[in-house]
Amino acid sequence: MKSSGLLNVHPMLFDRVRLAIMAHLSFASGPVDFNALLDDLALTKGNLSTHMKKLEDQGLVKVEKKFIGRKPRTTYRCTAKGKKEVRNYLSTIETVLKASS
Amino acid sequence: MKSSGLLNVHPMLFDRVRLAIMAHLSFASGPVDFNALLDDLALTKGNLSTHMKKLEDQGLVKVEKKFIGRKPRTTYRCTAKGKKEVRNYLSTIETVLKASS
DNA sequence: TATTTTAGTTTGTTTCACAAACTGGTTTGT
DNA sequence: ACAAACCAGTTTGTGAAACAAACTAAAATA
Repeated sequence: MKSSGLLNVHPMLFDRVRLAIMAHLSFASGPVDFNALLDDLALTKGNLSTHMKKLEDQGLVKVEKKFIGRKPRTTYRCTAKGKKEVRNYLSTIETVLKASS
Repeated sequence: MKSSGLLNVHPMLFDRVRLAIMAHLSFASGPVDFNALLDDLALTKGNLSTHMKKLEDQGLVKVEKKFIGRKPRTTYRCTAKGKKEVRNYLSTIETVLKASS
């Protein structure tokens, strides 16, 4: 039994904050605000900002920036790839760990 | 919905290598050799050694060192706490992510 | 006796999560 | 009108952590 399927899981998801972000985004039907995530996950702005950039760089998330009136607003969506990776994460973890209960 | 249950998951398990190690150990009925892990997980010795020490420090794993004939042998077992944390990991992930499929 | 092999540990480098400090602009107070 | 406080996020510096290379120590082998 060489090297379990864990190695095939997307590395970005092996961080609790990013996994929580992805869970949030794939749960939501529409786009989610930067500030909503900030509040729900209780992070600092800088921390959230850098995590989002990484997720974006990997194509797991898509960013949308626009102005609402005179205020800037940043929202995020989970991409199809993002959803795929989340599903893969879950199914891999299940098969690897359920054997070992 | 404030801060998901992900924050209650043991931090040690949020590393793919350590999760793979814990899966291995909780799957095995008996103790597992250092070298068996080394081979199965395709790690360097140093890397495995430090991971095992951390798991040991957290009480997730118990180390046993003895001599087989004149050769040293190090083996590891998953502790009860270790098994508990692995179960908690899996169930938390499931509830957090299954909602969001 | 010297050399190789086995078993693991220690050390140094690099990567990464995080928060403090910053940028750019808006609203409020006086 | 001008300043102070505030909002929305980004950039930067630091401390921790993953990793592999180098090392230690002893045993087998030639």
